[in-house]
Amino acid sequence: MKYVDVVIDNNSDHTDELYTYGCTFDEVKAGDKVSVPFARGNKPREAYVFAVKDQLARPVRGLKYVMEIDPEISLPAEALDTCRWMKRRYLCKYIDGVKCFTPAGSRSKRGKKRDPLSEKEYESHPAPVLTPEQEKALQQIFVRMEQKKHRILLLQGVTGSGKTEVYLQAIQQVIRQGKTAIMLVPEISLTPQTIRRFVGRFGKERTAVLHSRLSLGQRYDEWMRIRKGEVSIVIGARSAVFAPLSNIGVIILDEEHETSYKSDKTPKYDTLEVAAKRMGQHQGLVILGSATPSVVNAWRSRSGLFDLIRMERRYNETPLPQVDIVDMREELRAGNHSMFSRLLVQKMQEQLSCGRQIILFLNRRGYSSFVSCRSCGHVVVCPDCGISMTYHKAENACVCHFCGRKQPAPQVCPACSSANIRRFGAGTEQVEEAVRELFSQASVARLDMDTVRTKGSADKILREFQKGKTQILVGTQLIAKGLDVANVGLSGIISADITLNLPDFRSAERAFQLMTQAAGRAGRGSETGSVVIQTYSPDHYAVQAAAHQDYEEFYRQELALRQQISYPPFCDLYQLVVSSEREEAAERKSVQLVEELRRRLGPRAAVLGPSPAPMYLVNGVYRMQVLLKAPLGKRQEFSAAVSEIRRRQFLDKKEECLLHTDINPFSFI
DNA sequence: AGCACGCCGACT
DNA sequence: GTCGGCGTGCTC
Repeated sequence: MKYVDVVIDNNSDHTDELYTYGCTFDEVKAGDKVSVPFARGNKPREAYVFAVKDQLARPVRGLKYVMEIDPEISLPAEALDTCRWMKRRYLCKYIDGVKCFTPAGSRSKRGKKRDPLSEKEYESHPAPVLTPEQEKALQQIFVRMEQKKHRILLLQGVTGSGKTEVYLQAIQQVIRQGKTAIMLVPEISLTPQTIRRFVGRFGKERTAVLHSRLSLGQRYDEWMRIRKGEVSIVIGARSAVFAPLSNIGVIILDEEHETSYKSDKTPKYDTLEVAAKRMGQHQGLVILGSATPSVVNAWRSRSGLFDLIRMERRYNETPLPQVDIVDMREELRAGNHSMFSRLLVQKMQEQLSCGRQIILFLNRRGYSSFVSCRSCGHVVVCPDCGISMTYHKAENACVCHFCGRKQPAPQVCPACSSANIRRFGAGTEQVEEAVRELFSQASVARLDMDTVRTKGSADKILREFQKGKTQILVGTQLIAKGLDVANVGLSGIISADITLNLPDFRSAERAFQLMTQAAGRAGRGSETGSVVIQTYSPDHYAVQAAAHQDYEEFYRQELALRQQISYPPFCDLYQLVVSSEREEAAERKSVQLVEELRRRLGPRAAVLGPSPAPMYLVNGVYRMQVLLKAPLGKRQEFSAAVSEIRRRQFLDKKEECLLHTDINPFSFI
C-alpha cells in the first residue's frame, strides 16, 4: 500500500491544497493523473499525484483510496516542481499550473492521426555559411553549453543581423548532444514561413508545432508525441514553454520584448520566468533574442545577471535608413491641418514615382478614437467598461476596443440632443481613406485587427504586399512584425504620440520599439530606405533615440528614469484589483487591503491607492486598484503577504469581493 | 466550485 | 405531512 498527496482538478480556491489518499496500485508515481472519490457524494474526480509515500506522516481521518490511474497522462517531476513554484510566484492555484502542463483534449477515438504537419512537404535547406559575427555569437553560446550550468543569454542583434540562423545552429548543437529544445516566438510571428524554416531544417519527424490554430485533438496528439520522446524540437507561442519534453538543453525566446510573453489570463505567468525555472532544473540555457530588448532584460544583461551577446551588423551590410522627425506643431502653424506632413507627402510622391512601396503606421485602429459632443462635452463611453468607444466608419458604429461591444453611432448627442456631435482622433481607417484620396492612382491596403477579421488572414494581405500588388500599406503595429523583405522605400509613422502617451510606465519603451521596428522595415533591399516620424514631441528622448537608431542612448535615459521613480527593473510591481458587484464593498475592502499591506510590510512599503481601476465598471463588476512596489529581493516576502491576505480576507464569500493579482503586468488597462 | 444537508414556508 | 427554496459548510 502506498499513500499519495494529490491536487484535485477542481477550479476552486477552497480546494487548492494537497489531499492524501491511500493507493493500492504499487506502480503509482509522482506526476500521474488519477481518479479519486471526492467530497460527500464520493463522485470520481480527476486528480494529479504530487507525492508518493510509503507511510502516512500523520493519521488522516476518513482516508479514501485512488480508484484508477490514467495510463496516458503523467507529468515529469520537473513539471510538478514548476507548478509548486508557480503557485508561490503568481499566487495561482496548483491546478492552474497543472493545466498549463497537461493537454486539454483527449485521445482520438478511432486512432486517427491528427498530425498538423502531415500533409505538407518541407524542403530541407542546408545551413548557410555564417558571418563572422554569427560565428562568434554561436561560439559564445557553445561555451555556455559546455559548462552545463543554467545560464540566461541575451542575444541583442539589430534587425537583419541573422539571429534566426544562430538559433537554428544552437538548437542543432543541443540535438547533437542528445538533448531537446523549445523555440518560442510571439503568436504573430508564428506564420507558415517561420514554421517552414524550422521544420525544413530539422525535419517534421523530430519537430512538434504548437499554436492557437490547432484543434484540441491535434494539440493532444502533439503533446503525446512530445511526452513519448518522439520529438526533439518544439516550436510554438507562449504556452509551448510548458511542452513536456525531457532533457531540455535550451529554451529560446525570439523577440523577447514582445508583450505576448506575459500571460493575460490566470495563471498570469511570465514566459521568461517559467523558462528560467525549467532550465534551472535541467541545467540548460535560456536564450533571449531582440533588436530592441526590454529595459528590464537589458539591465539584467548589463548587471551580470544574464550574459550579453551582441550582433551589430546587418546580414547584407545594408546601410541604416535615413530618419526624419517632423514636428507636427510646426505643420499646424504653417496651416497644414491634415494628418500628413508636407515632408511625408513629398516623400510618398517620390517613392511612388520610382516604383517603391510605402508603409504607414498608426497604432490605433478604427476611424476616430472617440466621439464627443461639442455642445455639452459628453463622450460616448462603453456602458460595460466605461472607456471611450472608437468610431468605425465601415460599420457606422461605435466599438469598444476592450470588450468588443458594438452599437450604432448616435446622430445627435445622447446627453443633450445637440446635433453638434463630432469625432476626434484619427485611426487607421481614416488614414486609409485619406491616402486613397491623396493618391487615387495608387493601390492601397490596410492591415489591422479589423481587416484581419473581415478580409481573411494577415498572411494574405502581407503576401499581396510582398508580391508588389499593393503599393501603400496602412496598418497598426501588426505590420511592424510579420513583414520581412519587401521593396519598401519609405516607412511613415503617422503619430508617435499615441504610443508615447499611453498611461503606462512602459509607454516610452513601447514607442521606441515600435519606431525602431518601423524604421527597420524600410530599405531592406539594396537601396537605402527612408523613415518619417511625425510627432508633437520631437524632443522626447525615445523619439530622438529612435531617429538615431541608438538603442543604448534610449536605454541609458529610460533606465535613469526607472531608477528615479522606482519602476521595474528596480522593483516588482504588483497590480491588485478588488472586484465586487457592490460598489461599496469594493471600496471598503480595498481600503482595508491597503491598511493590511502597510501593517504587514511596514509603513515604508510603497502602496499606491486604492483608486478606481482603469476599467472601473466591467460587466456589472466594480473594480478598485491597489499598486504595490516590492523592492529588489523582497519579492517572496511581498507575495507571501498578499497571498496570506487573500486567504484570510477574501476567501469567504460573505465578503462579496474577489482579489485579483498580476505581478509585473504588461499593461495596466 | 459543487454538492449534500438542513431549516423554513407553502401546498396536497 | 412532505416538497423544494436556497443559505451554510465541507471536501483527504
